[in-house]
Amino acid sequence: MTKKPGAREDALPAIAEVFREYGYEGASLALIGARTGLGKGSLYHAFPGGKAEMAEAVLDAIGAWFEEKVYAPLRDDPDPRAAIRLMLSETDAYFRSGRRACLVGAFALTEGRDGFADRIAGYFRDWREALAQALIRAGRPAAEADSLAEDAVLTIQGGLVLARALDDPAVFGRMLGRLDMRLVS
Amino acid sequence: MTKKPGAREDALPAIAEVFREYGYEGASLALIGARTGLGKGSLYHAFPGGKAEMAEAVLDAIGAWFEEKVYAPLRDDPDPRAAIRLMLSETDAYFRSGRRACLVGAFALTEGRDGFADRIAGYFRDWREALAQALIRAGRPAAEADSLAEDAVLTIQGGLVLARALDDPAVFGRMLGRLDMRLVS
DNA sequence: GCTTGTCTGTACCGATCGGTACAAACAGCG
DNA sequence: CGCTGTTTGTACCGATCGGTACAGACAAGC
Repeated sequence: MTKKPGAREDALPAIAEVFREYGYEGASLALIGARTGLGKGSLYHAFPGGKAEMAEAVLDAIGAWFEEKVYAPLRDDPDPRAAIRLMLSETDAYFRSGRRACLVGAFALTEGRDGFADRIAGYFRDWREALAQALIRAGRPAAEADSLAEDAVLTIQGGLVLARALDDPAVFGRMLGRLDMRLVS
Repeated sequence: MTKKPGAREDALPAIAEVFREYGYEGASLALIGARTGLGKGSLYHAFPGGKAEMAEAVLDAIGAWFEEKVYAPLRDDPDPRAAIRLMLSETDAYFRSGRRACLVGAFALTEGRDGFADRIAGYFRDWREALAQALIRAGRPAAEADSLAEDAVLTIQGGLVLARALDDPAVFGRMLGRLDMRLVS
């Protein structure tokens, strides 16, 4: 009885990248196998549920990363303005200054079915609410904070779409600059 | 020698809807056939280039629609503020107040290859530039107009993503309201 | 050494993919 | 009516899809 090491966790980043680039439908098992270096045997051993389970695991990992690195500071950091600045810089780093697509956004646009919808909605809802909380703690009125938070989350998504559509990562950087002015003036 | 009627044009809206909902990869010919009511024979007669030609035709049709209904007024309407308001209302109607996804945005996130990239980039570039021109004509400084226009285009895309992700069309309406304030204060 | 259970490569499955071939059905024109 | 060319349904193609079966390779415990 050998233990199962983090083979699953090791493969996740590569799998995520394939989903990111090709979307759920476009990410074939052949592609995933090639990028992870894993054969079908290993893949289905680590993810018995197949492609759907891989997507769920990837979405969970992304959600956990943002929860830890972004949402938690927004909620708990004693300096809310610093937490918002951290959010902007972590976002810039995570999306490689606009060169990387947002998997959650891509899934949101195409998929309708599956249990993915809940995770996707949760990801954005958590972000919006954590940011609104930080804005309130920074002294903004509640209504303004809600509006500002929703605008920020949606603006980041739009920045990713436009940067990729125009094939111009600078769009993403300019958008973050404007967000910084709006959020922590 | 019977003439070829607008069979191609007739089928385009239905095809566009399939691409919108399922993405390029997810839109199978079986699905397209079912939604258009056309068999493979008719489909390949109207679009000899197959799925790729269908996608190109759909993108061209969308581009032409926005050019006529939105970009041209932004550039030419003697009242630029009215043209911007028209843009917002046409956008709201076109995307069914957030219930409809943006095909161009969806393609932008997944595809990298193909000749689609040019059309996709052109669609957003034209929008951004036409809006910037209207803002300048409305009295904004050039730099501010460019920044505002890019922000507006990207915000609309983000609004579509978030509205769909949260399954809450109201997000789209709130976003348009904020845009109205920013653009035509 | 052998056993036991975890891994993994390979062959294979039915279904479906996008695309082609082609023969009927059809409309206009004489 | 034939004739001509367009439009369509249907059968079919090889390739690939996601997924399964399973026999070996492997590591740990005895």
